[in-house]
Amino acid sequence: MEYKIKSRIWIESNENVLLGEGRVHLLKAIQKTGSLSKAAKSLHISYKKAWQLLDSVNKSAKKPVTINSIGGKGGGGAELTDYGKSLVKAFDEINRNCWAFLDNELKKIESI
Amino acid sequence: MEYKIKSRIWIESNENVLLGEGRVHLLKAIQKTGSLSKAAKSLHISYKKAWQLLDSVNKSAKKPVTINSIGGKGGGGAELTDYGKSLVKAFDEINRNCWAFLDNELKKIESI
DNA sequence: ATTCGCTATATTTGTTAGGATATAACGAAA
DNA sequence: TTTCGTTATATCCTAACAAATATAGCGAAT
Repeated sequence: MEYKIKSRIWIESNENVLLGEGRVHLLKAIQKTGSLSKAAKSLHISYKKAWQLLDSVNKSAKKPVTINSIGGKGGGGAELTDYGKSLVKAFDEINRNCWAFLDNELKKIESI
Repeated sequence: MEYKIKSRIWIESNENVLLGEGRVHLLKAIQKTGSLSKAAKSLHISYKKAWQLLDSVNKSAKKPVTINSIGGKGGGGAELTDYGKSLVKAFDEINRNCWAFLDNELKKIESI
């Protein structure tokens, strides 16, 4: 019976959430599928929820994270900007580093 | 307009949550007031919620975190064990260290 | 002009977590 | 043996949140 340490990190921009684990999952799914509705399906969340998340991301970011197009060939779609891709990559890296850091810190409790 | 990084950490013991920020707040309030009901009032949460949290803490921990007494002088009360005090102290320290670590990591995003 | 699949919203329906409330049990002290 | 303020627990109720549903609007291609 061992203790485990878990964490959730997120990034805020003037009191609004920019990125968290759920948002990063969504961005990755958009990158993979090329559309917001397909991304929502693949994550088993409603389109409404996905749209609200993405809207919030784009409103909080300093620069656009996705380009969304309505109508046209295939009805439209959504894709990550270079900035969006960089954000996702950086978030993942920070998250992994944080896990490693905390696993090490946990020893303080196990030794009690 | 700057980005900020936030985090929540918690400690689990075989799939059950042992400690998180809310539970640590509660334990500190118990330490200060000497009773679960007074602690609940001071945190503006219901007694029910406080009791459920504390029950869960004690069920997940390897050793008792509080000693609760029913009846007797003053009706009873609750107090932290030495183990409980150590857990609270260690959790706070890990949490502070995590914040500092993440603040430093955030620079990776600000430089994008 | 019509079709298509998407983005973008509003509205309605369901579900669940928590609050409010009530009450039993307890044991020391007077 | 009565009083007291707790811990401990059950039941009901409501309000916040999420899911489901519906629908408008778009623009390229045929």
